Amino acid sequence: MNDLLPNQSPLWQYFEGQVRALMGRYGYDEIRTPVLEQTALFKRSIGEVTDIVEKEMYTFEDRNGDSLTLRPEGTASCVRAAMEQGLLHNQTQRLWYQGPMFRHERPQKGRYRQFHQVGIETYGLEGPDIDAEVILLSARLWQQLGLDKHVTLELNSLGSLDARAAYRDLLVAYFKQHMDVLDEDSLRRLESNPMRILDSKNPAMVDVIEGAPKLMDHLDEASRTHFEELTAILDAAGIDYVINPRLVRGLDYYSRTVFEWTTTALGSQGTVCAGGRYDGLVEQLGGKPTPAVGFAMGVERLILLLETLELVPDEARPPLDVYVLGMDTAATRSALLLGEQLRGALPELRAQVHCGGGSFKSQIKKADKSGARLALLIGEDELAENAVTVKFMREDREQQRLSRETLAEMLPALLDRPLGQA
RNA sequence: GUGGAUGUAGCUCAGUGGUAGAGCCCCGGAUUGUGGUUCCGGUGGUCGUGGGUUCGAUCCCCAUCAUCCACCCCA
Repeated sequence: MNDLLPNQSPLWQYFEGQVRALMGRYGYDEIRTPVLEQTALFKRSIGEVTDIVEKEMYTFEDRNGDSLTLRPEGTASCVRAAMEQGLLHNQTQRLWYQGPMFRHERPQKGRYRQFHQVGIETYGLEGPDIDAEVILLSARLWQQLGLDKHVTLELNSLGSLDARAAYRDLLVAYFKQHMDVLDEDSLRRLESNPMRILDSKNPAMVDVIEGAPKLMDHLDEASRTHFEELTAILDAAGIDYVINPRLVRGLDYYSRTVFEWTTTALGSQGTVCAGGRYDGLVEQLGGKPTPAVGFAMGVERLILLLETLELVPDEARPPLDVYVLGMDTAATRSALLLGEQLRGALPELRAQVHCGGGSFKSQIKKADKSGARLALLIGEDELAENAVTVKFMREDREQQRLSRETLAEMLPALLDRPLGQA
């Protein structure tokens, strides 16, 4: 698994902060569901024959003999919780979530066994307007993060569940006439998920795939107009997209709109956000028929992308304002008190007090390493005068000795930034 | 799940069948209370883990785990 170390966490906090603010701006509310669920929930929602359920879940028996699973994705839990808690009773919902997911795959860059997703789920809205909204929301996030020039939106429609099933049969019939050309993977998929054959990268199969019936030609009328309205809204909003008739998605519950945001900057794990409509899932899990749309994005991948493209703003890693140090034991005690006094007076001040002793010189080295803009020095003289020496660590400027009483009011000017209510 | 590569100090990496090194980092010093340069010195490693071959293995063999790349899958 993957540790998140101190030098990484500011970046995560930056990303999470952007997400949280964005969700608020669209009126989405956060939901937090458990990491553990009954195994059956995922089998019923994701699909028995998907890769996730067949070989990627962390499943075990608890002390009661119940089969539990670490969630491999967020949608199933979200639907379960919404149903159980009555959130779907004659009302619409716009929800978002965030947290770790678990899949037992072979790890590689951008793919981890414990990874994090941010997702949104909307319920009770069946029109293409909400499909458009979730896409617009994601597009705004890319724009806020500076990623908009680096991701591509791919769109497709799978049609209604009935149309999709009918098309699937058509496809199986077609490929069965060309079994000699299909590779091993595709033969397997013929049974498990025939639509994924369309996605194959095997050059030997290009012609067969090219000749296969097109999903778009077999959409039901309602799905067709739904899709047309969605693309019309995206056009009007100036969102670029590519219609990818081979975009299928791996989970069984999708219907109609599916989409994926991809990047070419991350190697083979290029999908950064993906989702779509899953109108049948709530009913399938025992609820009243409820239309639903959602997506999930991979936090590790997005953060990797921000780092690769050097899009992390400096504000994501704010440095210390001051490093307070005392020459000896008495001065250190005084430095701790000064730190408390300043934090009390200036809520936004970022101050670290030196602990652990050491020579004066080494303490100043620490002040330098800490990245603080100012060092506040307390030695015998300062102690005697009830003063503090302010040393400028990042600019060529004479140090000055100030009284402890006036220090708090002087600091905003010395640092050239407001520090909250004094 | 398949194929391949890697795993030696906190980091980046050398290295040898006879119980290991460099650079960076860290710590200390270059006289009295001042960093970012330089110089000197120092701390630090069960050589991923478990077996095996051998008088003896970090180096050879097997297994296992982890990471990375591709496939697969997906976020």
